[in-house]
Amino acid sequence: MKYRRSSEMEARLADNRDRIMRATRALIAQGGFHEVSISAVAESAGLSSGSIYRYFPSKSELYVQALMDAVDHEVEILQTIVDTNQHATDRLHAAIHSFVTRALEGPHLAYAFIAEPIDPQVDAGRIICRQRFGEVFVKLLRDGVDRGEFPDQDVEVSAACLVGAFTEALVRPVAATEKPADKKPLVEAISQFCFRAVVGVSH
Amino acid sequence: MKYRRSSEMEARLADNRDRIMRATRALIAQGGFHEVSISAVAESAGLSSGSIYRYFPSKSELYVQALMDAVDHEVEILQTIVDTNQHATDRLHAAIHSFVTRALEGPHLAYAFIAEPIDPQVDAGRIICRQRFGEVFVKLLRDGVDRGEFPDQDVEVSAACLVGAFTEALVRPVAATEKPADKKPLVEAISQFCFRAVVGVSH
Amino acid sequence: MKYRRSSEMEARLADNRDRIMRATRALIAQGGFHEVSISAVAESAGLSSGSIYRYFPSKSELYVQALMDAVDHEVEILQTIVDTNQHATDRLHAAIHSFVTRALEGPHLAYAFIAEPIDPQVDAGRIICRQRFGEVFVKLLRDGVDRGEFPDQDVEVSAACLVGAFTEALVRPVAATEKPADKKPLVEAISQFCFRAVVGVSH
Amino acid sequence: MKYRRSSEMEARLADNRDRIMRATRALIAQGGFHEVSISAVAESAGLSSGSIYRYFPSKSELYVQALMDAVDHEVEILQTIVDTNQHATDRLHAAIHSFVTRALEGPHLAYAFIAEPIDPQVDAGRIICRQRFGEVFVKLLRDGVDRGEFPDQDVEVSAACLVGAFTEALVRPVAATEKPADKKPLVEAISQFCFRAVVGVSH
DNA sequence: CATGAATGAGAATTCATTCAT
DNA sequence: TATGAATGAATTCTCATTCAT
Repeated sequence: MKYRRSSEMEARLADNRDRIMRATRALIAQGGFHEVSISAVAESAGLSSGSIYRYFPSKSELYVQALMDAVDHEVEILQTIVDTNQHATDRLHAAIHSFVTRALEGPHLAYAFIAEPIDPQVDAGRIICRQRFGEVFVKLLRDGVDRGEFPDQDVEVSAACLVGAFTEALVRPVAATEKPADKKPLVEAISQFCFRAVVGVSH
Repeated sequence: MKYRRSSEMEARLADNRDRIMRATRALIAQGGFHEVSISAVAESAGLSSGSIYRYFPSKSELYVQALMDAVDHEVEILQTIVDTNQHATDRLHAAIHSFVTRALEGPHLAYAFIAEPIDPQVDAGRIICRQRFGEVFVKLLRDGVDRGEFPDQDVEVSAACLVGAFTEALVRPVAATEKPADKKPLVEAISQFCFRAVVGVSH
Repeated sequence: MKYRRSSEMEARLADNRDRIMRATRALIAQGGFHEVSISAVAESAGLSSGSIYRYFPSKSELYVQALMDAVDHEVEILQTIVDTNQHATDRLHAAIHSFVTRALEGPHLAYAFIAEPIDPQVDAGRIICRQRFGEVFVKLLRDGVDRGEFPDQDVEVSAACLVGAFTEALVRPVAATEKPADKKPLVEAISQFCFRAVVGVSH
Repeated sequence: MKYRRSSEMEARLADNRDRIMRATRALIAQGGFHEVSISAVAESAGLSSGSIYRYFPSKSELYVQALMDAVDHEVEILQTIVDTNQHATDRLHAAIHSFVTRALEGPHLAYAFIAEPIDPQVDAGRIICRQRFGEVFVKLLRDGVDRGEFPDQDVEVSAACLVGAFTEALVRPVAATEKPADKKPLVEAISQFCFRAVVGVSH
């Protein structure tokens, strides 16, 4: 007679997986991929290293999942903005602002998805992440071009460049030892740049 | 009691250092940071691994130096373009084209300087590299704004975003398994994006 | 205070133990000792890994028991042959044929009992297994020598050598990647060899 | 200017490789494959674990090499016996005696080459080892059959069975806790068995 | 100065065994 | 009694760095 898995246990399982993910994200945010050793994750999650493997088949998979989850969340937020009924220019402005502002909060994590190839599996995950981000903007750009709000352009490349330019918002704070007290001017300047790049005129 | 180094010996030392640098750059260009093991560099440079340490105190330092050198070279090329007497718009266009085109040739190498944190020391080197690239564009942008060719903007941030957008030209080919047969359209689209971002209108 | 075990419960216990044994044998037969992980056995038996430990104190014990059971079965078959009233030569021939043919069916399983030391406990079990096989042949050989059908010989050693020679029938197919289409010639040649070794002339 | 590798250093290198091999053989002889962990080998050889990898690319390769070396040595000895001008029967007798006697000295080591599959690479090595032993006897048997000294038989299978029967000489002492004071009767009995198996009559 | 053998601290992964539920 | 999540020791292999020759 099999014992029914109590909902309590299910909760613990889900909780553990969650703790592992959170620990992974936290470590990436702290110091990048290098901080993410299985034992570091385990300790940070309050589990043994062996237990990590009950939830993730390999370190690569864990890393990819962490990226995916983070990206999913960001993409969802962008999607919400893009799916409104406003003018394309306004949506673009809002999306850029949101992305850049949020990215500045956890620069390492968002940054991780453009990093140097580490592993074929991780790489494959990264390509997918980039595509997801790209797709949101591609859709918005195409919409704007169709409505005549944006000049004609290769929307795929533009979307990629947007993401590329955004990363600067991530890379700079990551690199800079001093943290800027006020991020608003930076956000604003980046937004202006991107807006101009797409629309051809300032907002 | 110090003996005066013979110029012959100095030449050999300089030659060895050069060979190590070239080997390092070549390895980064081939396969990224992962290919750069001390022994691989040593073999490629025709020296022993122990000898590397006579010229560089650590692997990090070697890596940073290699990036610096590569960046110096690129910056020099950009500088030449920026220092001409043409219109700022033309110089901008030329600089963008040059940068993107060259980056596409050795994606790994140019890419390496924005890659994920590997090591605090390497990171510090990367900041400097980014600044150098940035400075060239800052100068050009300021010039353009002063002449009234470009709209007013935070030239520091714009320069950084340019570099960030360029990155996409590097990251995409590195990530993508299939190599695009013709890079011209990609270069052109990126150039358009960047030009618009700075100037506010298409070229 | 001990409660008397209901016969129903006893039946279930016996059933579980049996299922575990069968699963273990099946796994050994499939891929050798390497396939026998507690969790693999548990899954194959439809139980949890923890439950295995209610029936067997350790993996070694389980493995030994599985070998014992398998050997018991084979020994029983040989015993039946040996206990008939035929000439010793005929019984020898039949026993050899039976042993080799059966061994070729499940080479991994029969093979396991001569395999490399894995564990002192398993090793001890193996000694017993070998002795059991040996005893059947010892009895037959002694009988044949007594009747004057076989030449005088150290029957203990001869029995051991027989088993040793048989193992070749097991080891070869296990080692060889290509499976022989027709096993009959092999069985026949092995039988001839063994028969000659005991009887001194061909059958 | 490259420094010439001193013959002293060459000697040390060869010595190290040798020490590793000896340590490996000793460990196999002591307790089988299981005792052969890289760290155990390293410690036993008086080196660091990392150093093992300067001489052997992997544990499998090390193990295979150890087997090969041991087998080569044994095969050479057998070859010498087989290549003499005596009668096939005499050579057979001598070869059997030699093999069995020597095997009894280091039962685990010689035994290791028939062990259960551990690893495809090791397995491949084992097949080759078995073939080498087999070939020596095949040659001798064929010679004997051609001369009419031995009855007609499948020499390939007979050779394999011989080796199989020999292994018993290894397995028994390995298994038995008590070491027989006098090995001569055992050697003699095994020889008799094998001789009869091939020749059809006692020696 | 140059060499490259040696070091040894990690890192990822596996799995028998335990024990709270 | 049955479960299976959790443990954690053990193992193989890598590579920056050192140092005797």
